[in-house]
Amino acid sequence: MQLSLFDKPQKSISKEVKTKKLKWKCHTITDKKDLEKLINNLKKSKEIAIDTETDGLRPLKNELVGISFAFNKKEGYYIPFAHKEDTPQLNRQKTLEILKPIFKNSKIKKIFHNAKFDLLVLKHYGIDVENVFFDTLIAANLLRKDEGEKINLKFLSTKYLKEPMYTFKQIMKGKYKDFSQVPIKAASEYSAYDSLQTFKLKQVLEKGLKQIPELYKIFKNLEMPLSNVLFKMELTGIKLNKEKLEEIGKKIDKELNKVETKIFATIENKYPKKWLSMNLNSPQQVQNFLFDELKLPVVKKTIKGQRGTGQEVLEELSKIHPIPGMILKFRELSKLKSTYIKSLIKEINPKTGRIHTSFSQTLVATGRLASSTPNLQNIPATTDHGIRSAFEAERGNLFLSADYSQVELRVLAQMTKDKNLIAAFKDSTDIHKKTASQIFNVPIEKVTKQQRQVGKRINFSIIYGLTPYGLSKDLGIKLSKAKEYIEKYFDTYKNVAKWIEKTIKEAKEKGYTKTLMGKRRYISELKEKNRTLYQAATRIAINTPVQGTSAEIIKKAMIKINKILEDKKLKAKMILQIHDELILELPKEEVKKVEKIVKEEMENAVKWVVPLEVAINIGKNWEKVTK
DNA sequence: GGCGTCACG
DNA sequence: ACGTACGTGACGCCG
Repeated sequence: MQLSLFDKPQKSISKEVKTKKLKWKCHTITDKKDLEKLINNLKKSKEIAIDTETDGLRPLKNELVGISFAFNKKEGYYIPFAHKEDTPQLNRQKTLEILKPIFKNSKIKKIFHNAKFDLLVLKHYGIDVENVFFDTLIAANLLRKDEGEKINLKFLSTKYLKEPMYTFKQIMKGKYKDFSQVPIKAASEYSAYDSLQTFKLKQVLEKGLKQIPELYKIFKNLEMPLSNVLFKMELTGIKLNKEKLEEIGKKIDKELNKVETKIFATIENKYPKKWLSMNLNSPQQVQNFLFDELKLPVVKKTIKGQRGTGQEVLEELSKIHPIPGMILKFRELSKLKSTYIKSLIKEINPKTGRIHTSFSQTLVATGRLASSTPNLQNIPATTDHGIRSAFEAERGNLFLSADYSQVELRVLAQMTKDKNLIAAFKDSTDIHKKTASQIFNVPIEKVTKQQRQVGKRINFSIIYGLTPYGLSKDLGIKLSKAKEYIEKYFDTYKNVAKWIEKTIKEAKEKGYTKTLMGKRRYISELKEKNRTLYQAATRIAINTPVQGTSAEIIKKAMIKINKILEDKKLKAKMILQIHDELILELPKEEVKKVEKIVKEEMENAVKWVVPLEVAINIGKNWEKVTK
C-alpha cells in the first residue's frame, strides 16, 4: 500500500460519542493503518451496513464525499474523502479500490437504507457491490401501517430503536451548501451513526417481516431483487436526441406565440386594457378574467372554493365563448414547453449523455413504481408534437416495447373468479364489446362503436370503484341511466359484485386491503363516519388489490427477464417501466430472441386460469413503439 | 410550501 | 342533499 494514499500522514480519530440518547464509538479513518484494521474487521463480518455521503441527490452526477460502515451494534466508521476542510483525507479512488474486495465479497451480506442510491454512487466510481441482501427502506415500507408515516432513517430509528437522530438539515445548520462543507468531525458522527442505525434496524425489521411470512416473501423474492433491476435500469438510462427535442421546442414556441397573439388580439378589441398584461399561466388571473370580465358561468369550484379553470371547465365554456378554448391550447403548449422540452434537456447527464430517471419502490401505496427527476412515466403519448420521438435507441440498436393488454381487468377476473369475465378472456372475446352487449341487451356482433366505448368506460370504472354519480358524469348520461348500467354490469359479472362486497368487508375487519401476494395497504378511513370519506376508502379497498397485483406481476416479469438476459449474456437492457409496459433497448440482432423471452416471461409471470396477453412493438424511437 | 393544473397508466 | 372516480410527478404562481 502506498503512502501516496494520503495527502499527509495523520492519525485517525476514535472517540466515544453520545448521540441524543445513545452512547457509541465513532471512528474517523484518515490513515492507512486504520483503514487496514477496518478492512480486516469488515472481512471477518457476516453482515455490514454501508452508507455513502454525497454532495447531492443525483447519484450519477454528484460526487462521493465520504463513506461509512457498521458491523456491530456499538461502533460506526467514517472515511472522509472530499470534505472541503483542510485536514488530511484518504484518496477517494484509491481507497475505494482497496475496499473493492469487501464490496465484491459475496460472503459478506450488505445492508443499506435505500441501496439503489448508494449502489449508483459506488458504480459511478467503478465499484460493484455483491450480496445486497437487506434494504431497510424497502422493509420498512412493507411493514408500514400508515401511509402518512415517513420511513426515512431518522424516523425509523426513533420508531423502532427509540433512538432519535440528527437530521441532515440539522447537520447542515443552514450554512453549509452541501455535505462536503460539513466539518469532518460532525460528518463522521452523522454518517457513521447512519450506518450504525441501519445495521441495528435490519435486525428489528427482519424480525417484523418474518412474523408475516407473505410479506417476508415479497421482500426477499420480489422487492429486493427488483431493487437490483431498477438499479441497472437507472444506470443504463435512455438516450435523448437534444437537437430533435429542440426542433420540437421551436415548433411549440411558434404555436405558443400564435395562440398568445390571438388571445390578446381578441381581448384588445373588446375588453379593458388592463387585461393585456394578464399572465395566462396564472390560474388566479385567468379566473378573474373569465368570471369577472367575461361573466362566464362558474362550472366547478376548486378544493379551496376558488372558481375552477381546469380542462373540463374550459372545454365546457368553450361552447359559449371563443377565449376558453384558446386558453386551453395555450395551457397545453405551455405545459409541453416547460415540462417536456426545457426540463428534459436539463436532465441529460453530462457524463453519459443520457437521461437517468429515478424509480421509487416505496412511494406508491398500491405497490406501483414511481418515476421522478425526471418522471419518464408521464411523457406525452400523443403524437401531436412527438416528444417521444426524441427518445432514441443508440445507433445499431432498437427499442422493444411490451405491453400487457388489459392487465387490470384480467387481474380482476382472476381475483373475482368471475365465470363470465374469465370466459371472455379465455375465448379472447373483446371484453369491452362483451360488456356493452350485456348492458345494451344487444348481440355482441351488433355492438356499435359508441356502445363499445361505453362498455370500455364502465369496465375501467369498475376498477376505480365506480359510483353512479361518477359514471353519469363521465358518460354524460342521467344518474338513473348510470344506475341501470351498473346494475346490468353486476348482473352479468355476478362474482365481481360479490368480490367487491367481500373485499370491503374483510378490509373493514382487518383494517387493510391486500394484493394477491399479500402486500397490505391499511385504510383507517374505513372507520369514518363521514360518508364521502368512507366511500373514498371503500374505493381504495377495491382498487388497491387490482392495481397492486398488476404491479406485482410486472415486477416478477422484470426480475425474470433481467435474469435471463444476464444468463444468456445478451446486450438487451430494460430501460423503462410504465406500469403495464416495459421498454428495452437492444442491438438489432437480438430482436427475435429477446422478443420471445420478454413475451414469454411477461405472459407466464403467473400461472393463472386467466391468460395474460402481451403486445410487442419494435422501433427506432419511443414514438414508434407507442401504440 | 400550498395550490391549481395537467401529463401518464 | 351531497358530490368523487384509482394511482402518480412537475410546473408556474403566489405568498
